[in-house]
Amino acid sequence: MVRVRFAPSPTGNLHIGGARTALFNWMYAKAQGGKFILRIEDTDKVRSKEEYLDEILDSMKWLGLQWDEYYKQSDRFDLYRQYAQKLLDEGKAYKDGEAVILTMPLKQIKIYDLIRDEIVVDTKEIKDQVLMKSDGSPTYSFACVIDDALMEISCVIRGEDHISNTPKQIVIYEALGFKPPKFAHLPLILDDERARMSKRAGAVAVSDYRRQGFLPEAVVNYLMLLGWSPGNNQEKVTIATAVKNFSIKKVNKAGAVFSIDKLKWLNGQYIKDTETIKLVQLLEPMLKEKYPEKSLPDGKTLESIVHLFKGRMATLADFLEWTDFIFIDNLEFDPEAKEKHLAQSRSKEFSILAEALSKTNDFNVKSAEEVFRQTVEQLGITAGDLVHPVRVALTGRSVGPGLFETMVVLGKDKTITRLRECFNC
RNA sequence: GACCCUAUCGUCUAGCCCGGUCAGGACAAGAGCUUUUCAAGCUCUCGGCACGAGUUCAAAUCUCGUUAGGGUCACCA
Repeated sequence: MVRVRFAPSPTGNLHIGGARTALFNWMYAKAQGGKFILRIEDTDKVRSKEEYLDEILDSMKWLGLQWDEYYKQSDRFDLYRQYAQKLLDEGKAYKDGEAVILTMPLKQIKIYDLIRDEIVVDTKEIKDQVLMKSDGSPTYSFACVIDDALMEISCVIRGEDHISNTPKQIVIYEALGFKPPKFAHLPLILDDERARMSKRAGAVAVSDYRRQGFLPEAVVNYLMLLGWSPGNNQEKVTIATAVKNFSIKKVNKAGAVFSIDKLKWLNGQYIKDTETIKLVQLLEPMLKEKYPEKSLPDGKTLESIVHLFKGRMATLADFLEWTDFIFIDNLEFDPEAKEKHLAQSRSKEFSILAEALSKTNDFNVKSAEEVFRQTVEQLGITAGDLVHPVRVALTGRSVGPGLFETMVVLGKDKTITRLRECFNC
């Protein structure tokens, strides 16, 4: 029976690297019809926080990494104490004050690693290991070994930073009379400096990416591609397909630099392929949060707005940023856009256009364009001459979707008002 | 410093196990098409087997070494 576990410590938010470790464990379990266990390693009473636990659980669910069994090490302290006593009784460990320390036997330890093959370490490089701290709590390695053994974990899949813990833990397995599991040490996720990803490199918590408007499918997809590939040149891979093709032996050995650009691109792909209605559901609460005072447009209107921006946004946050002109009353102009397109007064053109638009009965993309083109012709200027100033007048920006779609989404009244008020006429 | 891990375009990677395809794809970058702008989309371009030996008719692929990067050396996990 394949049994794997993800064992986060609630001393911080779920890190993007931790999420990938969880994902690989999850995929490995699913690929082999095994069980995925979530074990909270909260033996450090001082640093563990309830809020971090909640955040980790939330992020796991958001990513879709449902677990089959759940344990908390803080519930199991008696167990660790019993095993410590056993080692004491057998003379394999000794006491130093209240602490229990394992005597390191001199020997060669062989780790069988599914990704790196055999790793051999001589225990002469390792000091005696503390098993129980003076305060009565177990050390990481001790609790980890007992739990992995008792929970019958068949393969420990974790980050490369644990390689040097592994021989120490194998010694503990042997002292306890347990059979060590298989191991698989994943390469680390690196920052731009090729060092292990840390907070100064930007967003590092899964919840940060969630807040920034990344879709869980895209995050999962991106993460699985760091150190693994389905091998068919595909970039957009659903988790179901990945599970079908997954093999831990095909995981890379070298660290992988995290690329926010590629994540954004992938996220954009997912957004494009997501049904508009679904996006509206995701965006609505975000809009409510951003504009608590406003009443949002009805579903149909919202849908047309989302539809208009769907193909161009990389994150949901982009939508919020780009559509502010629809929701705010006092437009803020991008200084550069204003300088470029509104430096010269267009009050005559704008008022003529506003007047013409006001006469349209059915204000839609087609009619707006017709009116616009007639006005331009009447004024003897080119469409381009007026398009850009009008866009800036309506949205505050020089870039955006098609002008006529933008007008319709803004609504007839606001379009006309903004044209008229632009130069205070 | 000691020990351990690693090394294909700027980045993520396919190929490596079972030597012989112009070393393939994606992101980024550059160019073009399209367009009222930007983005998207499509087409094209740029760009890589860290280095040195060895084995072999033949090495990205096997072996050794060098160099470089990373990780770990806690009564933190």
